[in-house]
Amino acid sequence: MASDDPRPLTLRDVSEASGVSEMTVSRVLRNRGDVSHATRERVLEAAKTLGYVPNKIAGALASQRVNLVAVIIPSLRNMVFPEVMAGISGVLEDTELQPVVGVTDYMPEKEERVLYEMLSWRPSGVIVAGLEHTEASIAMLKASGIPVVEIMDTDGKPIDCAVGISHRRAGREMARAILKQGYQRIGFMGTKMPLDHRARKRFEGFTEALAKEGVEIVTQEFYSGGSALAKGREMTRTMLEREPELDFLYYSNDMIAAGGLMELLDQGIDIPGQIGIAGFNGVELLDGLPRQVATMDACRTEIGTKAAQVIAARVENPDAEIERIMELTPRISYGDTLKRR
Amino acid sequence: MASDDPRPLTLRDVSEASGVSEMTVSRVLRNRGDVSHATRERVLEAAKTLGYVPNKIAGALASQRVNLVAVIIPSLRNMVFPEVMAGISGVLEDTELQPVVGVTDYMPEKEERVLYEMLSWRPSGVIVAGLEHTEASIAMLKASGIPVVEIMDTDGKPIDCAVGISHRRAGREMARAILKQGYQRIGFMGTKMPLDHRARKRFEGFTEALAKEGVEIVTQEFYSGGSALAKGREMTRTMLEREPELDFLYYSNDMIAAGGLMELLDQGIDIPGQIGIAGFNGVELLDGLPRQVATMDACRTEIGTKAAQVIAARVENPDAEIERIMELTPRISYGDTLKRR
DNA sequence: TTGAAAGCGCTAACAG
DNA sequence: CTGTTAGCGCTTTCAA
Repeated sequence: MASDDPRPLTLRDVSEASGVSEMTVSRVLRNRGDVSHATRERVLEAAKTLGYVPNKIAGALASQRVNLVAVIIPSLRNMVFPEVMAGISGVLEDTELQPVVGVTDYMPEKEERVLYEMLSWRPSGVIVAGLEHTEASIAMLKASGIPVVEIMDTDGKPIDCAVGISHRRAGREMARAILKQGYQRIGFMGTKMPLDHRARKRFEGFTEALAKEGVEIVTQEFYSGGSALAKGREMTRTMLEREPELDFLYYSNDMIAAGGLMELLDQGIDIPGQIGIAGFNGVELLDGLPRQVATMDACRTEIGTKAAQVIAARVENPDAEIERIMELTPRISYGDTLKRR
Repeated sequence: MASDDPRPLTLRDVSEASGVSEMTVSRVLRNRGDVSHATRERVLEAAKTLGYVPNKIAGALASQRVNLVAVIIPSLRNMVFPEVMAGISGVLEDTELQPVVGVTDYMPEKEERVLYEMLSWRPSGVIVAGLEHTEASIAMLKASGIPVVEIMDTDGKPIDCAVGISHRRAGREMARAILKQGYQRIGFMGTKMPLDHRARKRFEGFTEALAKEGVEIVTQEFYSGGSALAKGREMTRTMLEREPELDFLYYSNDMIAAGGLMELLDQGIDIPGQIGIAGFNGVELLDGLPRQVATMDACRTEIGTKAAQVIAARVENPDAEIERIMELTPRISYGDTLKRR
């Protein structure tokens, strides 16, 4: 609370205070059409002293334009998504568009609800993580008639268009890199994946590429919830007790890989001589660790940037041709934990 | 893109498809007022098959109610804020209200812009980080006539009400705890603080409490940007080269403290015997480190929860009495790096 | 360069 | 229980 006047200011108030028609006030406030310098100043003055804040609800209804872009992601706690957001915001800041975030917690039904909620504000575009959605979600997106960019993943069929990396390929490439260094007895650790399709696809690609060389994962371990660092530690300990012969540990994300690194160092294990490790994501956060953990860049910021550019371009020119799948190329960073000397 | 029909569906379409008046359709879709079971079913059926998504823009304009809560925070990359968000979302999910996030990047002018932008959607309430705002921002918030909760900090005068902790007191308490363990030659590391008022207040409280015991910080170091872990490491190294006699390092956040820990361990320094360390925030993330770093809980989730509850309560009952300042109590966690045995 | 009229799609308020 | 009427605050369109 604050002001005693319960009624927010309207264009009419500014109109009356400045002695200029509502229409002209509207023009001034939106920088549209020609308005004489004098009138312009008078309006601006009045708006400022009154403290007028335009009502976008009314504006949007009248103009049938809403400069919002719905961005729907699984979580904000996973460092990946704030970085994607940063990419998106960076681009949209130079346009009229504004991102609005919705979080799904990796739950398809929640995604559906959030989507419904956001679409009911009639945004100019949608950026949504992943290619897997409920039927209803897909139907809504199709019916919305606005540009839809599915991000992060390109292994599948986009509703409209997609910007991301192939996680299957990422898994395969990591597998090849590991084998190439001569590692053979490989363990895998990751999240419980029923709903994290990208982690699942990486895993599939990984095992597939191993299989091609006649190698099978020796053992695996999954977690959910808790501190990723601590979980990485625990799982690593458990796994090594069970399978002391392991010579490589592949982690589905960098945080658990960091935990694993801690555990291995504690145990005095030679990295990468006795055991090599690798994670996924390329999070900058890990830079200060005792070893630079091998990882693979997920192109997070770039995905955000590209997705936002696509939306902005389509809003500008709805009839432009569209590229259905934009696949970026993640790079392996070998760090100090994958290269056997 | 998707559908060929450029015109989104309206209530009228559902009305026609179901043979029920727009008004009744509206009632069904909002679960308001009594509608016979039969009509209800017919409407729902029609809405579903058509794939109707209500237009909240129009709804909000007509009803003069917007179930949005603007949440304005400095950054999403600082783990603290996603956790606050989680607290907020948790509470708002049980209400009609929905959080909408705006990010300021710690810049007052950007905060002003974001605020203006968000207020123009006429939200039902505002949750904004910090007590320091531009004059214009304060004026806007006061004039908005909606509940405003300033979060994270209670050292100052809230516009409407505040939920947070006293960072000054937090700094003081950490100083006392450190002195009590017999540490005397203390170094400080943190972000460059011109715009991070909470870090600044902690620092002030810290030095103040030291001063009261006749102790002064031996040396200090500030950083900005980059990987916090790596920066913590670097600064620690630099600082120890400069002042080898230090016996305690106080870091303004847990990530740089973790980096410092890495460096100290690397150097084979006895923690907490030779040098003790402490950070701030209580981020769960650190659980798997080789030592549990001493820290102080910033009550992040709780702040989010409480702030959302306040907004929800005020939206329910605008005339309820308000508690201006809700100060939570952070607890020191000693971990393994502050207790001298 | 300015103004007047007519809605945007929905809901409050009131009748029936 | 259902329908009718009259806007919400702004912008589009057209006229002056």
